[in-house]
Amino acid sequence: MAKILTQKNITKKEVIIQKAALLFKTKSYRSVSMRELADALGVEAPSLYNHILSKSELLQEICFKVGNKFTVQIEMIESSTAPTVSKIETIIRFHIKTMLENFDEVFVANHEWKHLQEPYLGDFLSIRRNYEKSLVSLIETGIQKNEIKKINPYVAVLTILSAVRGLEFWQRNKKNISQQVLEDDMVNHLLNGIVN
Amino acid sequence: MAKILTQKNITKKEVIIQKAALLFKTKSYRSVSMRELADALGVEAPSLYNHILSKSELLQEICFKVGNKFTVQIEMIESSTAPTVSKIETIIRFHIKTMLENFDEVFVANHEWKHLQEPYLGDFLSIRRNYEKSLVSLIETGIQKNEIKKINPYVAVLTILSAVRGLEFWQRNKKNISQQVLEDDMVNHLLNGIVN
DNA sequence: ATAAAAAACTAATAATTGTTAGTTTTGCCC
DNA sequence: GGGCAAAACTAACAATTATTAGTTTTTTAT
Repeated sequence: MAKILTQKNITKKEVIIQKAALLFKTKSYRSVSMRELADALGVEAPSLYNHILSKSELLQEICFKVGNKFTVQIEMIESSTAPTVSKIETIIRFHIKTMLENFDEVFVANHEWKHLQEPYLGDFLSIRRNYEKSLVSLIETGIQKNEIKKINPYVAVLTILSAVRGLEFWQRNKKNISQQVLEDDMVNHLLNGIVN
Repeated sequence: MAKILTQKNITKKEVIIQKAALLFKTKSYRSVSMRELADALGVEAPSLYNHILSKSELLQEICFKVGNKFTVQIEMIESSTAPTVSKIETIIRFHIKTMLENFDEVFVANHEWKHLQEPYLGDFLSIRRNYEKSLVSLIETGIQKNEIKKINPYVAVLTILSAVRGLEFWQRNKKNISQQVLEDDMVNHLLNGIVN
């Protein structure tokens, strides 16, 4: 029927991936059929295959785009000379910003990665493990420098990563609270606690 | 072929639900076929229907069992007279314990609820909303009593709930850290922060 | 305007899905 | 050990799935 609409500098493949991310987020990877995706793009299902190789390629593109984004960021932070606590704060703010700006893709990478096939599944998990290791090292350094309390660094990383990840539930309340308040309060909560 | 094994006081339906929770957790609701579930129970797929009504009933049972568990707990805490900070600590510890003891079902309730059909979907979301409201009220009370810093209570609830939810990533590291350390460190992190 | 390339279409594929109907086997009670 | 209910089985269903082959339309470049 119609044609896939493209804006400047956006390939049709990217348009498909974006729409796929939106649908995978709301309905899950397995629940979205290629017909449904094509429908959302105003096209018949087989037409998609002029631009993509397979359904699973869509998931791969989404997951690794997100994975690379965070990897690049952590490498930048690691090579900086700021105090450890500032580094942690930077990471938390980066997570929050990225989560809110690339909501669909981050959500899908967080939730649907398990449907990746090998070797992509292994690669993705490896990227994630390395990211976590970097964070653990960061916390350990902070403890050594006495910037951070003596706690189990794995638990701290788990707590921080999970908390920022929870922003995926944010949409509902968007109206009430500004992103700035959200960011500041969460950073403060995770760094300084809530008890007076 | 074989028969569904039952222990004392456990109906065959419950055995099916448990196994379903395990499979739904690892492969997602949509990815687990009734044949696969039956296989895992040593039975043919149609035999399941002597005990259950449908695949979706399995998901309903799992989600509402978990939902009710948390609702009962929050109501108990609300009617107690302990200081607000203690109440919050109790809730965090309850989340951690429940997460670790009923891992499969909590995981499925957290991840697969979106595949519930109406009216179950609406009911489940309503239960969850009410739970969150109770927590927000608790934080607000704490702020009024000056037990807790002046922060946005929604952000605090989001941070706490997301952090404990993140325990689903815990399995991997189970070996290294005891549940007690995990619980104490996370409670401490969420209440008092990590910065010296 | 026309030829070539890109991208849409229709039709069809084999596999898998949840579930039903009907039948046979199993386990228990007297 | 005969009868009855519970629960297994086999066979089959209609629907849906991702994907392919082959064809026609649309866009692009000259």
